Amino acid sequence: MPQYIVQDSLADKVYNLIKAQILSGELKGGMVIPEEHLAQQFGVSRTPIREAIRRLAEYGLVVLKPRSHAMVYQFTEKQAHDTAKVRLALELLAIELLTPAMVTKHINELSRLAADCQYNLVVGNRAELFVKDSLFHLELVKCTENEALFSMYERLDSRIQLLRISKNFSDELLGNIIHQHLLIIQSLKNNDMPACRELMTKHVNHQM
Amino acid sequence: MPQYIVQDSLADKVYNLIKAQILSGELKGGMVIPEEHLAQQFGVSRTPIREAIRRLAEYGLVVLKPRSHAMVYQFTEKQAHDTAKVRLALELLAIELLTPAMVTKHINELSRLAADCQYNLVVGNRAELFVKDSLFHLELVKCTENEALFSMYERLDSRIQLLRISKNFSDELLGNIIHQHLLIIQSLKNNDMPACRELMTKHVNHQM
DNA sequence: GCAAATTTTCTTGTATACTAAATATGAAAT
DNA sequence: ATTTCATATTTAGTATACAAGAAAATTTGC
Repeated sequence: MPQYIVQDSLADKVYNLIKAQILSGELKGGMVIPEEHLAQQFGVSRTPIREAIRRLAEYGLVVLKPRSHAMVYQFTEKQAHDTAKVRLALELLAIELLTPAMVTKHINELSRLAADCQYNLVVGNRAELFVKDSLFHLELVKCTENEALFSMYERLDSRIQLLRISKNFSDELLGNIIHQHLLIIQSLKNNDMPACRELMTKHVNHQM
Repeated sequence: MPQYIVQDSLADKVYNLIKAQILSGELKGGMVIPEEHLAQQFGVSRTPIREAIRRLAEYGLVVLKPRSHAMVYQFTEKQAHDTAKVRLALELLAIELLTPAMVTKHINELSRLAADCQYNLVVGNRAELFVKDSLFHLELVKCTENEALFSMYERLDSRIQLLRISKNFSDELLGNIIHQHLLIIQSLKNNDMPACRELMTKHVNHQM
């Protein structure tokens, strides 16, 4: 039974391109993005653009005003705070669901991602650092093999990424945050779940 | 400043119609739904149908197979269980975030919805009972005024609704579940949050 | 000069037509 | 009869055209 490799549709590609532009700050919060404009920029028709924008809206990166226009999402302080609350709840659920076997299976990947974060901190590549940071947390959630949780977290993750770039963390704070990944990994290795919960709580709250 | 009343687009209407068909069981899990078929059924073109199906997929009620077809989502036992875990985590977060003032503000609406559930149980209208049950929990989450949490929970709610109709609860169990709403309300009135947490945990776990 | 109303322009919402991929059908070979 | 290959058919993906609503520009009245 051959495993067909389905190539991305234009809508998929465009979705990723626009998302990248938003998360890189090229498209800033509050900016209006007309479909035709994007269509010309990417050399495609409005149809795949519309689909991509709709999807971005579902992921909370874009806000739609019916019959009017699409706008890049802009956090208020409260919404940022609220998002962090949900994030913490989901990550704590993940920790609760983790078994030692799950940890063993994914610990190498987690360590690799944590190391990538530190590397990118050292070389000063924040964009890449944030990507790896997201991947670290996504991996942690993925460990639980709870699809419903993962897809929920994936959703939040888009917004968390948006949040990170708008926060302008100091190097020092960022160093602290990234270091906490190592502590979290250590607590997982020790199967010390109370410590892990506490570390994660600190970790998320530091970013609020 | 006038508050414009924007009427639903065809895509919105179709989205609601298809969603209703899925949640009523008219469209059963595993069924393939070709766009053209729905377009003819609703007397519109494929464009708004496509948008609606995409959205249903984002809400987890439909699964898309790229370049092939859309299918009504079908729970496995594990996925149902996993979903309940996430649900509980979000509802417990809601309870944690609730302040007495928030409770006071919404307690009447909560009571009304709980009563509606009981009424529909007595008259044997399960479809309506499930609608009110969902609304009860959505209202509870809405109390927290945490938009991020609410939109996450709203997402899960679609699937919880799908789950409920596939579960075929006994009248007795259902009576129990619905009665627990009253206990939850009472614990909120008493501002007894530990009790509320415990009741909610039982409430959700009874439905797994 | 300013405010309200009207017109114009721009943008989204929807239908339709076309393309290309996936599935179903049927014929040929074993 | 069964498998394999070629063909046909169906269906999703995309482009384009047009309709309708919202925003912007202009005109009109004071």
